[in-house]
Order: sequence, then C-alpha cells, then structure tokens
Amino acid sequence: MSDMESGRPGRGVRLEDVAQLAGVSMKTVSNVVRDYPHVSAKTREKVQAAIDELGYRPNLTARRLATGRTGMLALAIPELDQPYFAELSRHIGEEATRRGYRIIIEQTLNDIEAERAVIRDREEGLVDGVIFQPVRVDTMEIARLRPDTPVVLLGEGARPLSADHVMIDNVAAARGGIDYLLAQGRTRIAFFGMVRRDPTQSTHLRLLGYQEALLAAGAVSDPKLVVETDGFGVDDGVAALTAALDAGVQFDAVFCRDDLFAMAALRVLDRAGLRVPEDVAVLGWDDTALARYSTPALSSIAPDKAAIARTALDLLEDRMGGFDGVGRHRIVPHTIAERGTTAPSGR
Amino acid sequence: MSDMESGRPGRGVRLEDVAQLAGVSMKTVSNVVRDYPHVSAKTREKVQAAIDELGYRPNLTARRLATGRTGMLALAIPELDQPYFAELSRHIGEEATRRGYRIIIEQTLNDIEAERAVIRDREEGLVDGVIFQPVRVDTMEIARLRPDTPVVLLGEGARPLSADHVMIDNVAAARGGIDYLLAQGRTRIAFFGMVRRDPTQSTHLRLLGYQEALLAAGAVSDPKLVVETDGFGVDDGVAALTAALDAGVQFDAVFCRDDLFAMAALRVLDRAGLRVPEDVAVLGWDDTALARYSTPALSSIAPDKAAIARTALDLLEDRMGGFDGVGRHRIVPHTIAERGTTAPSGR
DNA sequence: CTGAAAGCGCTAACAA
DNA sequence: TTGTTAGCGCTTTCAG
Repeated sequence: MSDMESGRPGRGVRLEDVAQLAGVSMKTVSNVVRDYPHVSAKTREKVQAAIDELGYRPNLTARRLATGRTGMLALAIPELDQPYFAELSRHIGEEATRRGYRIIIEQTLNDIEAERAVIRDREEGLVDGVIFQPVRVDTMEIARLRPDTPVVLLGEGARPLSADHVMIDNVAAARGGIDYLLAQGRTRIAFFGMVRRDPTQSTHLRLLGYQEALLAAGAVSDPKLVVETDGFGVDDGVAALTAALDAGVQFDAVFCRDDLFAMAALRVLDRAGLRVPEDVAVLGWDDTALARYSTPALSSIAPDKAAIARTALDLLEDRMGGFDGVGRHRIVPHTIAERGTTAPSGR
Repeated sequence: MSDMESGRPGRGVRLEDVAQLAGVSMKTVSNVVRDYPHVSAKTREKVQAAIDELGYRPNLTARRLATGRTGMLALAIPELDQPYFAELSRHIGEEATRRGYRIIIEQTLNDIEAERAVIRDREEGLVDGVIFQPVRVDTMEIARLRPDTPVVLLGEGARPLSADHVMIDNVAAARGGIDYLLAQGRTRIAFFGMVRRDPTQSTHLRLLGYQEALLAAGAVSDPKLVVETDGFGVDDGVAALTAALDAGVQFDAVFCRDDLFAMAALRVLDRAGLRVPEDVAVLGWDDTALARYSTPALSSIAPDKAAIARTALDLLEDRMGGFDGVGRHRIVPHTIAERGTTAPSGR
C-alpha cells in the first residue's frame, strides 16, 4: 500500500535483482517466470511477490540468445495492401498468435532482389521460420539458395522439391468456375486477365482449367475470348476489355483472373450498357473485400484462406520441430462464393 | 576454387571462427562486419575473405543483446485486412524498411485486452518502439500504463499528454468534404454512418465537421439526415440507409463515415434506382482500394497515408533517440480524391 | 588501427 | 526442489 515507488519503470530490472530480493537463485526465479512445474508453492509466492514489487519482465532478446528460439515468424509477401494478401496476412497473423508466434512482415514489393534476400539470409537468426509467397524468383533459385531457416512457400510460383508448399488447385478451381457458369446457361465465356509477360504461374493454370472445362463440356472455345492485358492494374484491365468489346468480341460471361480484373469488368460492362448478370455474368477470383462490397456483389472463386494459414503453420512447425524430409505439397480447399454477378437473373 | 565444401550451411559459424581463420581478433572482424571506417584495407580484405569462405552471417539476436537495439518496430492495429489499415501498413512497412527497421504486426482485433497488452508490456525488449492505433482503450488508460518503450499513437481515439500522436484533422476534413458537395450544388446532404455506441472518436469529429460546414453555409441541417447504423459492417449500413429511404428521407448527397459505408450507399442507391452522381452524390472517407475500384469510382476524403507513416516514424525516432518531452501532436494533410460519385454530371 | 576481456540477461547442465 | 556455473554470439571500453 505504501508503494510510493510504483511508477518506477521496469527498465533495468533483471532476473538477478528479483533473485536477490526474493532470496533465491536466478534459476528459481527463471523457473517461476516460465511456469516450471516443480516449484514449491511458497517459493513461487515469494518470488512472485518480488517480481511484482520490482515490476520485473523478462528480456526477450536475452532469452532468445540463450534458447535459440525467437518465437517469431516472417511473412514475406509482395504487397500488404493488395486485398488478397491483406486478408491472407490477417489469417496468418491470427493463426500465428494462436500458436504463440509473432509475425514480422516482409514486403517484397514484387522486387526480385527483395525476394532473393528473403530466401538467402535476410531473416537469418531473426525468425524461427518463414512463410513466403514468391512471385519473381523461380523454383530452381529457391531450391539452390535454401536457407537454414525452415520455409514454407505459398502460391503457384515455385515448387522446389526441397521446400514445403501450400496452394489451392488452380486448375480444378478454374474448371469448377467454368462449369458453374456453364450450368447457368452461359455459352460464350471470356477469360479475362491473361497478363502479358506475367511472371507468375497462376494465370496459366487458371487459363488451363478454363480450357479444360470448355473442352470437356464441348462449349465454345474461341481464342478471341481470351482477353490479354498489359499489366495487373484495373486500368490495364479496363483498357483491354474495352478494346475487346469495341472489336466486336461477344460473350455472356467473364471469368476473371482475379477480383481486380473483375472490378475492371464491372466498370467496362457498366459503361457499355450491359447488365450484370442478365446480359453478362462475372466471376472473380480470391473472394476479397472488393467482391463482397461491390455493386452488384461479385461472385468469386474463394480459396480457403484460413486453411492456407493453418496448413502453412502446420508444415512450418514440423520443420521447426526438426522434420527434415522432402518438400511436401498441400492442396487446400476452395469454394465458389456465389453472389450477385452470377445469379441467373436479377438480384 | 577447390571449394568442395561450398554447400556447408552457415549455421554455427561465429565471429570467433572468422577471427581465427583470418588471424585477427574478434573486434577486428566485428569492425569489418559493421563497416567501421578505421580498418586498414588489407585487414578488411583478409577478414572479408574469411567471412566469405565460412559463409558467416552475424547473429542478430546476439547483436541485440549486446547493443540493446532490436531494429524492430511494432505496428499495433485493429485488423490487417481492413482496407484502410492494410494500406496504412503498407506505407509504414515501406517507410520502416527505408529507415532500416523491421515491422512486427500486432493485430488487436478490436479487443480491449489485446490493446492493453500492447501498451503494457507485450513488446517489452522486443522492439525499439511501437506505432499504435487504439480503438478501445481510452486516453487515461494509455497515459497511466505508459510503457518504457517509445510509442506513437495514430487516429483520434486517445491523446494523452505523455505520448506522441499523428492524425488528420477530422473536423476540417469533414468540413472540406461538405463544402465540396455544397459547391457542386447539393442541398440536402446526409451524414451516413453514425454508428451507435461507436467506441471511437472519429465519427463524432466527422459529424461535427459536417454540422459546422452546413451551419456556416446556411444549408439544410435536418436530424433525419444523420443516418445511424448498428455497426461498422456494410450490411449494417445497407439496412440503415434502406430504412431511411423507406422512411422518406430525401437527400441529394451522402457523406459517408468511411469507404465501407460508401459501398453500402452505392448498393442501396442502385437498388432504389437512384443514379450516382446524377441524383445523389456519394463521398467516402479513407480513399481505399474500394474507392478506386468501385463502379462508379468513389470520391473520397484521402488522408495522406504516406505522410502519416513518415510522421509517425519521425516522432518515434526522436523518442528512440532519447527525446523525452511532452507528447507532440501532428496533423497530417488530407485531400479529396475526386472520382465519379461526385462529378456534377455523368462520366 | 587492433587486441583482450568484461559484459548484455537469460537458460540449462550438472550438482547439491 | 534449488543453487552454481557456464555459456548463447556479439559489442565495447580500455589498453597497446
């Protein structure tokens, strides 16, 4: 009660200070701090009192040096503000917290050097493991530069035999999307977002699924229905799709590489006076906030982001626990989030 | 050249090993590693060769323990996947990288206990400073639980005298938004997104600016034009605005608390058959991806997020550098991103 | 300009 | 159950 000194900062209070005040050894204090089970009740109490009085808190850095564990994971992604990555990060952050890890974010900003730094050593000794979605570096490079830190890869970009990997089945998901559109009676389905010089593998896989499904259904497969763009931006998409429309390309559904292109499609169709979904259905990919909040609300291929997070952490914890087998590849489920842009008729 | 062993992992290579191989002391190696200027060229060369041969990389944790600096900053925000925070995080991440810091993300998920943990000690000894946007804890609590780690606060939630603070002038920004709408000839402007039991201060400030501007302009100020909602979700918004419309409330512009509510407004207006911006103008707040990608593209109050990041880091670096004055409050600029939803007439 | 040695604060064998 | 004592790997006075 006469704790006049209560405002004293904890700075500088060490384990040893606590030990001294409590009249025990450092080891005992350490045991109490870490909830080591074999400590007598009275000792624990005494120590706890000293801890409280001094306002002691363990120095995480020192603990790390002593244990070798950092309790941190790095999440290396292109851009934090791209809706898909923002949502993925949220899930990974939550899952990590649940398991007692902290997340340090590494934005590669689509820069190949930044990606190389990630696989090389940027995180050396700083984190226990890294979750990495590469977009520029290729499989071989990742395999070669294998770091000492456990890594799990996300996305379709690279799949070296040496690293674990989590993704959804892009081909199957695309096929499912097309089948879904076909089942609604759409006959001329465009593939929108074939980005020229796309460094990623994703687009190709999605296009592949698109073609497979069309072929399997004996539906129209016309090269003109594959709309190429000059980049990943909405503007690129708007320009490309507008050009296609102007060139007289006809379609009653647009299967988009991702939600961003779907936003572009919505804008172009609106300008062209085409109604969605009555005249043209639109299906996005990633099921981001963009899809949920647009008008009309966008239907979208929905990767199970929580499952991606969970699986990635599972694999990583195996590795951190010493598992040293060959790279494992996990396919995570996806669904189709059905919303207004694909409803057979108005909302 | 006969480096048969080149695949050997760097794991376990210590400063001492390098020193031994190079035939110098640890101190010298340390100097080379850290680019200490006063090292003779030949020594440096010799040491560098040893470093390369051994594949040595400094152990960050050990360095930290020795220096006391972690080189890391914590960014504590409610949710990483809320567009505004995702974008803010991107900027802060970039700025931090530029200055040589890494960012660890702490999602508070709007949980008051998580926020308390942040200001208390969750990051003790783990980071050099924290950037924190509180939404639940109040000013006094933050002031009381002042941690030993430098903190800069973001947002309007709390402004204790003891901590630095960065925000945009919400009242002025709201006033500016209303003036802008007024200048376009709008006469009945609704305020949309007066969230019931909103724990944050932002909404009130924005409403205040709205009222001030209306009053100053001698424009219509009708309590019915303030649309209350039950929560922050788009669904809450849709329900509330639909109800207002059904109740016969008339307006020719909607000033939204944030972009999410603007998305809700767009949806409701579309359903009601009202054209945007011809019949009703819509102005959002935050200038997120939602605004840029919607159709029509949303005009929005745009806080200068890069400036927020820069300013926050500036203040934090001052504190980390030893500055110990009273809390400083920085106002960062904002603009109005003019897009389709407020254009006087169609696109 | 370089070397020797004492920490940074904590954990973990090994004893007691 | 608790104490003693080395480290963990790096930085940093203080000499030389």
